Amino acid sequence: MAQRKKDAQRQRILDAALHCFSRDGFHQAGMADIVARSGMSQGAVYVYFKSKDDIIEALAVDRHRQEALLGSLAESAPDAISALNALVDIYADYLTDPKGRDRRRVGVHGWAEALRNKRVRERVVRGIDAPRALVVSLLERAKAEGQVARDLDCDAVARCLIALFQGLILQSCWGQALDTQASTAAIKRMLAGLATRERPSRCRTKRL
Amino acid sequence: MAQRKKDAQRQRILDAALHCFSRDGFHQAGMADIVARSGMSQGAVYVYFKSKDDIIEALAVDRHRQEALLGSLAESAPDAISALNALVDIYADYLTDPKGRDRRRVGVHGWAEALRNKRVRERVVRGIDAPRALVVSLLERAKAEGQVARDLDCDAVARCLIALFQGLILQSCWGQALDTQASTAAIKRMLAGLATRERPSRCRTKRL
Amino acid sequence: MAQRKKDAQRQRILDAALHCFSRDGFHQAGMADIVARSGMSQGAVYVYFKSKDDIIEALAVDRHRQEALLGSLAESAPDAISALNALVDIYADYLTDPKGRDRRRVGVHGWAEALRNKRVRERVVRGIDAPRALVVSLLERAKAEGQVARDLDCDAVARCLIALFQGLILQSCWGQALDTQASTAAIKRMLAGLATRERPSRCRTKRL
Amino acid sequence: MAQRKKDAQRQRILDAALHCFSRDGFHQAGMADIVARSGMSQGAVYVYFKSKDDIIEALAVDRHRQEALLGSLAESAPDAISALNALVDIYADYLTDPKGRDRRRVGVHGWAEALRNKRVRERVVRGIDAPRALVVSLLERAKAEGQVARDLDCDAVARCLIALFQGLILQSCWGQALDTQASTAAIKRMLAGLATRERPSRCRTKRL
DNA sequence: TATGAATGAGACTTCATTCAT
DNA sequence: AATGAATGAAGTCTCATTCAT
Repeated sequence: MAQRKKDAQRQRILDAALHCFSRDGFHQAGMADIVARSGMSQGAVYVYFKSKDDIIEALAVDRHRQEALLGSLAESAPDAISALNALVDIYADYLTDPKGRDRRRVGVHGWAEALRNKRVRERVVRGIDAPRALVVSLLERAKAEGQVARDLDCDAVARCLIALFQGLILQSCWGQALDTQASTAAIKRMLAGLATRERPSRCRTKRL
Repeated sequence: MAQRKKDAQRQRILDAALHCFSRDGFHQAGMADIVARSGMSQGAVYVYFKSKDDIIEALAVDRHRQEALLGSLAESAPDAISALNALVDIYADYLTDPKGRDRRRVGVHGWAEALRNKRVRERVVRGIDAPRALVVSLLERAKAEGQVARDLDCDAVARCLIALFQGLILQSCWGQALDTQASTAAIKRMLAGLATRERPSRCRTKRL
Repeated sequence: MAQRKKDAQRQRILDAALHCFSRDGFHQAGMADIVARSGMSQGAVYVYFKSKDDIIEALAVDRHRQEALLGSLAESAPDAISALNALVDIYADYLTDPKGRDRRRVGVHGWAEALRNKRVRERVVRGIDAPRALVVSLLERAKAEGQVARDLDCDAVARCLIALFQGLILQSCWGQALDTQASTAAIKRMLAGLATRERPSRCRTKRL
Repeated sequence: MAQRKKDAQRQRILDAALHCFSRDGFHQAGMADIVARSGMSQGAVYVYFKSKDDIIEALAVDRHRQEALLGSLAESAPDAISALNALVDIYADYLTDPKGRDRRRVGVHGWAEALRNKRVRERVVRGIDAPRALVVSLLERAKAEGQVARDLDCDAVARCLIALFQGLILQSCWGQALDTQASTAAIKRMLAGLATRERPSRCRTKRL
């Protein structure tokens, strides 16, 4: 069979599974649901995936997002601090994009699944490596340029920033009204707090 | 039967369930596992809980934590900003306390469960009301005292702070080495960023 | 304990069971339901009855009815044929008495239970002995007096008469509107058909 | 899979269930019994029936019987009264046919089940509509032809006739020796009682 | 006698996966 | 490659009965 068709079939299954997992969670969604939604037969699924866990692994982390998010950062980087602020905006957009709702929800299910499924955990943990590395490199550059305190632990800050966004994803998935504007502003303000105070004029410009 | 004994039996079940849920998740852990670990009989569990979901609800949110954490804050509050910093320390302790490992893990499972179980969601969402309200009140006080910018959106900051800790719980549950010292410092630094800049000397004192 | 009190306790259980069995059937009604309705404790029931089957046996046949029905016939018997007609009236009353609803329904459950429970079957089968014997004796008397055909199989007619009433109980328990007047008239007419035709004038008088 | 085979599988389950229900009743027979007797696996049953109640519903009323019985009447109808007598014979045959034993027993269980299961009740009540309508139409015809009294309540008689057979089914299921000959004769005699007396000679011919 | 918590076998049903077609 | 009937272990929960108090 043409590889193209095979990929299409695989994708049909993944699309169906994304919907079902988003609604019911990995273990409450049944293969029957996924099969019904994909329009395929019970047996056919096992041609494209070895098992349900295989599908879970394939969906537990959203590779697309990582690449898209980080890729879109390339263009907007006059200096490190504004790149960081741009990153905040990008994540904030991701947070509220209606099209990504199922992916975010499945992502949350994946966080829980990562606790008991080693392979999922590895993927999830690795999934935050790229954005963390990016933030770290931005902060290091800012440090080199004297924009942030010399004793700042860049890695810790990066982890915190990612943690913050994970928590915001949670809250938005629970349906809590999230004021993106206000949140973004608050985050940028906190980031600004990392800036050196020697040149307050510059600091203020950066803030917000 | 003495109420005392009944409470103890209930607790035995909850303890067993906490362990099993922490290890396998709500839906992968079986009643048989819980029963075996509690040392009771299949039927006995249903004397104390109407169903497995009942146990899940009882464990999805850790009420103890909320009360303990917030209660312990009463003593340490010379001013609002230092109270906030103290809160960070308290949460950081919670984050790494080995005794709370299972509770944290079950909490994460609860976050995912909250996506599909209305009652769990209500509990989870309620669960962050108290800490958020506390942070908001501290920030408002700080604002009144001129310690933070007048235009700060206290609610947004509170939500972000909570989100940040939720993310850190996630990461620590995944087994990622969390440098508490560094994280705490980074968070405090970011909080310091919210402070007014009119009196830089004061700002610096607060930082860290 | 005074025998009087013991009997009262037993009766409380039987009353509760009659209600529950009538509503849910012997095997769908739980001891818990009966216990709750009787106002006693789980354990107490087993002081008065050895098992659930014991209660079922005690209720599967309504001894009261048999005695009451047949006893009330003693007074109204100028001749055999009118006694038979009176019997029809008595049974028709029983059929529609609202107070006997639960007993009739439990009786129907007992008919099914008799298929698989030997002791219940023995009771049920024996329960129709008395009325059958009565009908047979009335018919024999009528035969001796020349009121019915000499070649009539009295036992077969008696069985049929009882069968007829069993079926009417079924239908009334299913909630089918039963026109007692019309049914009674029809039955009496059919009974009249057994009468000898030699004295048509007499026959007509008996009819209806 | 061929529809033919699917039907066969369904029937295998129904056959097994009929046996088990006949022996133990609906609620005392276990799915395991049915499964074992059908030679299928636990899961297979649920491919063909949604639940145990589904099987009960499918068996609570014996559609085959209704059709077969009434259908076989078409041939034997020179006049209404002899058609009625023929009907009695047909039912009497049904009553004693060894092949129908399980169906009759399950039917009795269905009568009890009808008390608490609305859907079963509807089926059971419906099930007697056809024979009743047939008897009514025969009686109406006989009335029109002057063979039975003009003031006869045909519906009441029909209900009584059906009730009578229900009762006979009960008694035969309980293992009471049923003298079919005698019963049939008695019933026909009673039916003859409905005939008009104006032409006694005719009456006598009809009788028996 | 009375209580009601405890028992544990067994009930019905689900479901990821397999396999003959 | 595709189908969908079949599998059977495992799931949650019920319930008549017992027994320590």
